Amino acid sequence: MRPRNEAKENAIRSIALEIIAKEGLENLSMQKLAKAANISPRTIYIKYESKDDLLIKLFINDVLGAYEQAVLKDFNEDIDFVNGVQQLWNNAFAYLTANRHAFALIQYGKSSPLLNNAFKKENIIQGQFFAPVHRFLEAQVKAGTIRNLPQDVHRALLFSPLLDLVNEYFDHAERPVQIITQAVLKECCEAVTKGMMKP
Amino acid sequence: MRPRNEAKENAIRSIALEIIAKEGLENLSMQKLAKAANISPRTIYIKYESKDDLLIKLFINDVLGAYEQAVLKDFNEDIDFVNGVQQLWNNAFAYLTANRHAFALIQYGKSSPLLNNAFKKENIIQGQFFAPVHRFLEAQVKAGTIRNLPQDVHRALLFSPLLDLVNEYFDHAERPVQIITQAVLKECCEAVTKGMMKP
DNA sequence: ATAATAAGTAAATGAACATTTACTTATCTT
DNA sequence: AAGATAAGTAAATGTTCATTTACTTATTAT
Repeated sequence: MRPRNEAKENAIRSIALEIIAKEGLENLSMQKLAKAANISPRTIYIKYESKDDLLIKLFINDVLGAYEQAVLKDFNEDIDFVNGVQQLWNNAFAYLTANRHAFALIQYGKSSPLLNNAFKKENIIQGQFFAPVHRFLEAQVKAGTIRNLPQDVHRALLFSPLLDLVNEYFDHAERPVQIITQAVLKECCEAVTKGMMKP
Repeated sequence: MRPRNEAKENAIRSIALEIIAKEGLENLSMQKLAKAANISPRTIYIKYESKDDLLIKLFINDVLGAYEQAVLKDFNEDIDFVNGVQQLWNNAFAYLTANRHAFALIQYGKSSPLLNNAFKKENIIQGQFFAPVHRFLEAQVKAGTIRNLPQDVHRALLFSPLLDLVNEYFDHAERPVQIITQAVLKECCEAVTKGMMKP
């Protein structure tokens, strides 16, 4: 039996992300992808059932999976609130700015019904993404450190300003992210943290 | 001369938004739109130069324009920070939940290069969207009420949690937004406000 | 060495795409 | 009432789409 060429599989994924980031999800086609990856369209179908299957696996396994891992790196749920949030922010910022093509697909996950529904399904079946973060926040609520609000609200307060900032400076034309200084990032994180804490 | 049928123009716009919200931007086609609006594809081209032209005008003029107007309704720049933010939040929340199809396109404005670039161009040429909000924030910085951070950072801190919350409960399957209670919304707004204020 | 077999290719399939052509219709001006 | 004309339609254009068919190739187990 002829073995799989893993390099080709990786090329499919990374080039798909690149096309999505540069031209948009609406301009990704199987033939364009195959041509850019220097393979036959049929090869993609050996590895993925359909275009939707490719997009969903790319989103859930490659992008969200890697993002989650990066965010949770060295994160200890038992740390205090302020330092815990700071670590999560630093981890997320480092990953997102170093993986801008992946970030583009994360953004599409909020707009595209296909990806959004896939995420919700995965979140229910496989257990929540970012479970340690949710446990961390729950413990902070119990300890009376932060406001008593639903999980989703905490998640929105905690991460959405960071994603929005990164998006602001990611202009689809591949300009480098350089405008967010460490000082600004830190103060921004401080603002988010302070707001979430009990008055 | 035969006059324009404005009802048809409105149908094009509202049905385009509906398709984008329900099936995604990547699944909107001119033929599908024409069929759903009960018109000939050619009619769309009387009113819009191309598909891109339609999408950009829909995004900039219809959706963002109306959103801006709604957010700024009865907003007085000279109000105090806490009450000003609360009014902006209430206005934005009311508009977004009442216009979910428009909201879907707003979300795509953060992912799609076509829309994102159109927004940036418009922001430069026509003057900033939400200028009164920017002046309001600038005045608050000068008065020492809030932290001294770049405009974009303020904007991210102020609005992105709200958009994220609305998105969370807008599931592309047309379920009603009912989980965000007024109490939660108010406390969330309070958190955002408090975080932005000078320590 | 060679048979077995999955990985891979080139080219084709029919459907759907954005846009246009050739024509008809409704309304305004006269 | 009739002519001018832009709005509108039905059907076609050539292109690109997702996916498949028919075939070739590289590798492993024998």
